[in-house]
Amino acid sequence: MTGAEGDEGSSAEERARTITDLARLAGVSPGTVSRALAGKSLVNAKTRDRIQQLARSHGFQLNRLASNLRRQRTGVIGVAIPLGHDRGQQISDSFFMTLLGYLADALTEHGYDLMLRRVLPDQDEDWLHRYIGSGMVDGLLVIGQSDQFERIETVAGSYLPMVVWGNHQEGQRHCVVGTDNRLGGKFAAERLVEAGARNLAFLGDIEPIEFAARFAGACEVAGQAGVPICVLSAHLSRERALAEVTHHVNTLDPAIDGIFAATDTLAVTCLNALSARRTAVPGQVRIIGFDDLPFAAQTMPPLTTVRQDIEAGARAMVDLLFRRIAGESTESLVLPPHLILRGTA
Amino acid sequence: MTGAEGDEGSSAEERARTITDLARLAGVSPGTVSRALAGKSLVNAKTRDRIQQLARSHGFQLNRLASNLRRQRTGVIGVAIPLGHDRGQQISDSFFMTLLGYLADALTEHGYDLMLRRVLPDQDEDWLHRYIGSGMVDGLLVIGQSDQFERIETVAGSYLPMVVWGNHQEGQRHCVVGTDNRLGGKFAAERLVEAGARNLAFLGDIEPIEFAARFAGACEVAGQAGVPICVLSAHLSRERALAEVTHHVNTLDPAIDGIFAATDTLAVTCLNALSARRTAVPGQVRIIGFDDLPFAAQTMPPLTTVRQDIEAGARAMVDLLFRRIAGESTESLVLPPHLILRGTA
DNA sequence: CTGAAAGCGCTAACAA
DNA sequence: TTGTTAGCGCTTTCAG
Repeated sequence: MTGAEGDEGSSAEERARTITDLARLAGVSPGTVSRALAGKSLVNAKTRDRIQQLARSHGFQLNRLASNLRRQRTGVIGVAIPLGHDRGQQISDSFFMTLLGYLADALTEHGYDLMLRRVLPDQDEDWLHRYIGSGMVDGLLVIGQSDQFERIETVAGSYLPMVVWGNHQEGQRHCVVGTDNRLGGKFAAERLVEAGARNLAFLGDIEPIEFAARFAGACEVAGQAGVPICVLSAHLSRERALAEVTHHVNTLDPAIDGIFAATDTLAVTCLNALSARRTAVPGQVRIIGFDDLPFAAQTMPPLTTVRQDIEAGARAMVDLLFRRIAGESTESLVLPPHLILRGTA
Repeated sequence: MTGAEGDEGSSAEERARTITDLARLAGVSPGTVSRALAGKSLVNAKTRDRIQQLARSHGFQLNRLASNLRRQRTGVIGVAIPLGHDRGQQISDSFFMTLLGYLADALTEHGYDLMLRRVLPDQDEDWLHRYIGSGMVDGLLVIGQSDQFERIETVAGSYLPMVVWGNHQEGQRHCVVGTDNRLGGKFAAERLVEAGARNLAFLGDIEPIEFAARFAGACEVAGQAGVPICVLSAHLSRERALAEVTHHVNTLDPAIDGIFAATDTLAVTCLNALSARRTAVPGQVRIIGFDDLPFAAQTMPPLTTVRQDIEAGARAMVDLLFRRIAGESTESLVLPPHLILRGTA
């Protein structure tokens, strides 16, 4: 009854769920089915085709969990976003999402899936070990060191396939890709001074080492120029940032005439707060951001900022990660920042 | 030699990789270790604590792959982005990323991980089955129906835990969350006409059903008002969009005085192209976008647009998904759009 | 070229 | 309360 034409149009009379079901239907052993589906050469071309045809018509799908467990690889890359300093900061934060988008594109091109996890390090000391030990991912991309530099360093000694986005410290062990934040900070301060500012402020949290480096660069330039610089502390979560920036602007020392914001998001928030008070930008106060996110060119006036090449950074992270998965021990990569002159400074 | 103080300060002399290693160290059976680590009540509190302590000191991490395979659940939600119409469209597209950010936040709050996959339906007919059958995810969120409406409908009959972002069609089977696109299109056209436009254009691809609905709504209003409306076709990928929009603007029928763009991204591209040619907005040409992405308020002039409440939509998708995972068969949700009046129309 | 068998690491009956 | 056992579904030796 299994005529030559019988099985062509017929769809899944009997749904094959496991490779063993399929083996029974094909009259072969599970091992052969496995080999056939993997397209291995050690299987007869005819049986291979027959089995693949059968798999299709019975709607068979390989159970990846089982397959992965057996093969000890998953085709999944973990992306962790540690939120150490700023609990309220959401994944939806612009910089993270922009970077994540490029990472997703690059990983997809390599045929890998991406597993996203937001971690709160102080609620879960063991987040890195847990993620690595879970067996669910073949490698790990960490977006931002947050306050986890030491933990990452420790793990890096015994776990190769990990690449981190963040700041590079002299002599560190873990492979990091990121912008030269200190240099970026210098660019920003230099420009503010050049644009006529005589009293600088850094807007942002100086705890995270990326921001600390930006601030340090700015301080160095300010010191050389004999210009004072103060810190206007602000967090990254939308609500807190809005409240804090508004407060800072409303109580701003009138002497302050140049603001270097830790991120474009903060810069724009600040810009809006200043506009609301009819403070002229860049007339009375100059502003420079950091990142050059897509919206930076669209503000009013358009935002002068220090550009990080996020797309190049993402591609580099993925390339380095795959080399590390292959066993190579790669160097870190520090990308140069670029000052983008627009309308705010 | 296993003195009371012996095992406190000592860290992992012997690294325990499997539950069996741990069982040996603890002098109990693997089953007991499993129960202890799961915090089950059917295990002696003392042995439980002892085993957990041991696990910690030996850096033990449960292998999730094995655990998941056995328990037939994963704690992972798949997020698929089908790119049917627009192959070049990257995941990094603003709307997708904004929605994804909110989804990630919501899923994380439920303790779930998110697995992201970009799919090219015409290169992989079976993407939905494959994803579902993989066993790697407990449920599926699909962002955008693209040209896959029928495939999704088919699958929805036999797979409950799936929620789709997109357009609602009368009588459809799959659970969808999305904005009333037709109504949004009507709002846009109404406003353009009210603002004085007498020759409308729809900027965008009218193939995807979301966009088709927006266009249909605009057509209805235009028809009633006796105002003509044409289509300026444009794709979503950054490069193509830029080229196409620039071309349209450079060869724009001078009669056109009102443009309804399918998305904010296209609207901003158009706005920039018009500015470059010194065309007055909204003086000569009025523009309305769709989405109200974060940057829409920051353009120059600020963009009038039709708002989708992406955050509410994301939360709804996640809520509905978990109810479906629990076995409930939920209704679709159509969110109302809101016209946001700003400076371009 | 194919089948049999072992086992990836874990969990959940079922006994004890 | 704990141990024993039988798999989850797949891949890969090792024989044949």
